[in-house]
Amino acid sequence: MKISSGVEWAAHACALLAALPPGKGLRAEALAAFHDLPPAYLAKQMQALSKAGLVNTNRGAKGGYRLARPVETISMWDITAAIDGTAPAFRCSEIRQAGPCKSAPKDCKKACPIARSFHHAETAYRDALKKVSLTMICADVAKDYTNEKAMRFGKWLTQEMTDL
Amino acid sequence: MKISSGVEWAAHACALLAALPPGKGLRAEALAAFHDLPPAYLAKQMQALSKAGLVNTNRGAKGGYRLARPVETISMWDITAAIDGTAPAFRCSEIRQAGPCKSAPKDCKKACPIARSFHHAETAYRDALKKVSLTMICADVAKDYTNEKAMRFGKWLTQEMTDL
DNA sequence: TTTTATTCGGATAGTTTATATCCGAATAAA
DNA sequence: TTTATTCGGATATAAACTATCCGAATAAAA
Repeated sequence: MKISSGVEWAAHACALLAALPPGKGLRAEALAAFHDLPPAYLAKQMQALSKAGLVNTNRGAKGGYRLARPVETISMWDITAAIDGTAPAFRCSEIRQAGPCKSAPKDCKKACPIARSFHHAETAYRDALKKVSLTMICADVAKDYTNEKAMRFGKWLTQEMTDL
Repeated sequence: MKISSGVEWAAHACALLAALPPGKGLRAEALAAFHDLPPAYLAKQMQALSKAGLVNTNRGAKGGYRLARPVETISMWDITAAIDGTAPAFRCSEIRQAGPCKSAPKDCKKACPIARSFHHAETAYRDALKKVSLTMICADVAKDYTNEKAMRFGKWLTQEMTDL
């Protein structure tokens, strides 16, 4: 089981967008350059975020991305769902309906106990992610920033951000 | 993110072994036949379970598998860990250490907030699986068995099980 | 001792998913 | 009209998962 690195990158990109002043945006290329990521691939993730309604975009000259909703309403689960989708990680293949002692389809309306266990665990996983908003992420990041680093970050941001 | 079907099959195989009377076992081929699974591939999963100490095996004629520990001490997490491993699904690639505002390695001893969120969610996931034992799975399966089906199952079992 | 039946472990091949890039079309500002 | 940008699809590459096969080890039975 592995979470795609696209999710990780999208989360970092959103955290970066969360630091923007209102009315400002960042180009896909700037977003990628900030963490030295492959521009074309991050662009794909940004498109997924856009499709999911987490970010807004402007095309053309002076275009770019910005968060579509207030920072506190965007959770880690929102980002995960936008990139990886919402399909459960555990897919029951109903093997109880095969073999010499198979169950009839009509007796399989309820998920089997094994599938239920995993679905229950996944719900716990998702609920934990839903409780973490971008606001908390940003607060935690800022807490570890030195003064010098905050300065460098601010300088980069004002240099790269565009009016939207 | 996807859980390999090997985990699902191993869980079903363990549930089947849990139904055996003490001192009895099932051959890999019988285990596969019960759910109509590819024998060679399930055999691989059984080897993993054996390596993890969840099942004991006997080679040679009249060989087979049996649970290595009391049913109530084997959890869904034990099985998942045996097949899929214990590596976290979220692997932080430390992109905060790259790019124009990168952090120095000495400032990255603590995991970044994004990685921490996912690790926390994964812990919730694992804890949920640890709480589900094979005993519970078997009880739930038995609850949905009709009398006729229990008979057929018993017949198959006595026919296939071997002395260990 | 030989035969037979079984698991074990490694090698390997096919399939699917994830990672990554590229390019033309659409869009909007200059 | 030019320029800069995102969008969407096509495509290529890499990794993980699914699946099979075979020889070696093992142990019971003949």
